[in-house]
Amino acid sequence: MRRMTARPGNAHQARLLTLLRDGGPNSRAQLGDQVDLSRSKLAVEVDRLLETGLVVADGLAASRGGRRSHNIRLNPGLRFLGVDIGATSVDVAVTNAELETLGHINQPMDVREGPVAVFEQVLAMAAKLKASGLAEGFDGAGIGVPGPVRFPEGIPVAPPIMPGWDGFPVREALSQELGCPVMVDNDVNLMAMGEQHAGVARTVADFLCVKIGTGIGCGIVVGGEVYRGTTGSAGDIGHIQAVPDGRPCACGNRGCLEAHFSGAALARDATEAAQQGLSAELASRLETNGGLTAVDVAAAAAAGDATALDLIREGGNHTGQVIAGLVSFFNPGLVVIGGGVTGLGHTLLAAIRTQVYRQSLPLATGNLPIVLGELGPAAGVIGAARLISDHLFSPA
Amino acid sequence: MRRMTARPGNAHQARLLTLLRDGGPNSRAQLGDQVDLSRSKLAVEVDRLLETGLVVADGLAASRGGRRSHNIRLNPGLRFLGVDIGATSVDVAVTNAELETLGHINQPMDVREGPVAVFEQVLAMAAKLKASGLAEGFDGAGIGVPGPVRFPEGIPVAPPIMPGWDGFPVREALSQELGCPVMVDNDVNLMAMGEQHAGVARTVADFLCVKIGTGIGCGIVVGGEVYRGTTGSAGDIGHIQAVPDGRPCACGNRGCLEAHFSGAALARDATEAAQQGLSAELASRLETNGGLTAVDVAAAAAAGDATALDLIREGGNHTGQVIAGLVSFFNPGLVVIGGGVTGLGHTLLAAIRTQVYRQSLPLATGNLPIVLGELGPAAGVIGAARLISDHLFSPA
DNA sequence: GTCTCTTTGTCCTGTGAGTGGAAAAAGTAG
DNA sequence: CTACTTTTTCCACTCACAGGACAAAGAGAC
Repeated sequence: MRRMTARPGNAHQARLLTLLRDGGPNSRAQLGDQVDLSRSKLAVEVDRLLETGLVVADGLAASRGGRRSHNIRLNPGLRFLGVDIGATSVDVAVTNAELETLGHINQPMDVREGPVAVFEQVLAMAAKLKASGLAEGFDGAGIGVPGPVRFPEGIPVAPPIMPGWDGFPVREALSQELGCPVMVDNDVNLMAMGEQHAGVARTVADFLCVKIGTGIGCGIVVGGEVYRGTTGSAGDIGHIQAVPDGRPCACGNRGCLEAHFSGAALARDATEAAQQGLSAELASRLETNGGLTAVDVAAAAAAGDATALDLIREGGNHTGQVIAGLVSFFNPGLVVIGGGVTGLGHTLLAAIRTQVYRQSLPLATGNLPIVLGELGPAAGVIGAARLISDHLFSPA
Repeated sequence: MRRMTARPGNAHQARLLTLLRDGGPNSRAQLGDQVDLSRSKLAVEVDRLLETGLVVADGLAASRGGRRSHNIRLNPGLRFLGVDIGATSVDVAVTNAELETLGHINQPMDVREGPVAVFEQVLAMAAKLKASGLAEGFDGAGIGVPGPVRFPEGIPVAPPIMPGWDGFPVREALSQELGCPVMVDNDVNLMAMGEQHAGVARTVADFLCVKIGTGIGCGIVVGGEVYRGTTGSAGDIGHIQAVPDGRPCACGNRGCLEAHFSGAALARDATEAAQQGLSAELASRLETNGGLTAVDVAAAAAAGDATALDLIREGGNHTGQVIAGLVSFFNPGLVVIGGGVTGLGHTLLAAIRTQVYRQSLPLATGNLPIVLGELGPAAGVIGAARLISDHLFSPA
């Protein structure tokens, strides 16, 4: 199939496309119920969309008591690529235009190997997905990277954990390689968009999405739109001070949240505890694997290990402390906790909740759910697909 | 003059009104340069605005090298009332439709006396401004109150320092009394709007406006619009923990920012210091006035009193600490410091700057001005006028 | 099966908003 | 006084759109 290059010609068409994306196949009549257009106008716009090939006819719909209507749907051949580059692994997924995941693969990888090496791997993974028959090509791709991004240009700026990526024209380069439009954003923002599109945040306009992975970040959604800040570094909460005169952090300060709780910090603390003989469980895992990660801590905690539980609880307290401040400031309608460390699950969540509900004022917390993300590792790639579809489904 | 009741009939008219508000009198041709409308269309919309009386002809403009054009301006008889209710005083001002302050009075008053008593005083002050010939009536009023507000209805919700105001229909009641449309908002949000309209934040889309008065609050502006949060309590940073296990706060927690630094806390600390004989300057002021306020501390600091300077510096450190966290989170393009305590001036500002620049990451602080508000006590009332004009100048 | 009613889809015309050219009006510069 | 600008008004033409009329297609009653 020839790749689609068309874009909606006006706001009406854009609206119809998003309705079809979020609501699946629809009859013309059903579409008419959802938009405020005359039948004639609607027919014209739908015809134009059919001409572009973005949308295709799809048989007859069930009768609603009279003549059956012809269904309309987004071209089922459209394919979006969602890429979520984490600090230590990459997720790549293919979706259709309705953002349903058709295939998803994950591979370990160190982002510090630099953009060239990483892209090579990403392209190989994309090729693998293609080879398995899920796609013949891509109509657009969304890329998440673990650091701040100058959004309009799709270029990482001063990313602390991605040496060698600073200023690299990710959008430009991948657009060349993939031969399709590309949008780049911070991985945390994409997770937020994912949870908003298909997860727990579907109905909330203002919410926070805290991602605890190798580092800690926070996606901010205001009025349904991701807020990125003046220089694209909004949500960078890992270096907020959680403990006065606390642990030294890579950033040069002391007591940063990230220095006290994150995938990396947790691994370090667990190793230390194991070496000091505080936990037999952790020590045995250390010996078996030759090293500990957050996953080991999660497993130990699940097995009832007191030391592991303590580590999680303490980290949750620090995180909750910081989130409490953000809740007072931002007054969100929902807080989503996600990221690789969600395996820590309810122990972590309970600690965070305790802190937030205790420290923030009732007006802000009164009706504030604090929940785990619903999509797990899929959130990032779904958000990435959503990012590029938002771009392509907006008037040129 | 009969009060205006008209509203713009469409977005074009609304746009023209704001251009005239922010740019003063303009010729049709100049307006045409700023909006994307054909001459004919522009003429039609201008004529309609003239019909409503919101806009009047205003003689001939200077020639730009050809025929002189007829000037158009907002009706010079329009009057807005800006009311800023603080914890301990009230500001009331009259502006014209271009939001120029025509008269401004301030009176001490305790907000805890309740809405009825306060409104009596506000109405008296408004009457005084009328009596001095500045206005024959008001076309709209903006009201700022020191606590969270359910914005659409204009009703305070659970305001900590305003017992008796919870649920009081401020908008409704004042609209009745004044006989004009009224909008109500948090005083901090209005200060932010004031600085945005006529102060230091004119060109910035995303900024924070920290008001240090009897309490501490923060106005949040996202994309040029005030962000109020899910329940209207966004920016309530006074109860963010600044000192672990610090001073007990009225809210029931310990170590809240407001417990360590605010007008009230400063007065208390200064009194304590004076009584302990730490500062002759403060002690003498205590004796003279029978009590100390933030103003006394400011004066003592200006006179070089070391204890006063220390108090300010320490407070600034705590405030800066909290702001540093907000800067990391929000990545604003500007931070404005304002409120009654601005008399503390550059000592305070220096302490805040030091903390923020040290604690937040360079990407967020690199190009981040932290400045004092430009409008002082006028910010609130100008913001209030701006609030109601935004409301009245938007399509009905 | 047949008849009637409902829903959907298409066609078509009237309307009204808006564009842009042309010319008139009002100045400036020399 | 003349030539050139800028502003404003006027007007005819275009074009998008709404909404009625009608045809197509099915459901349900009898």
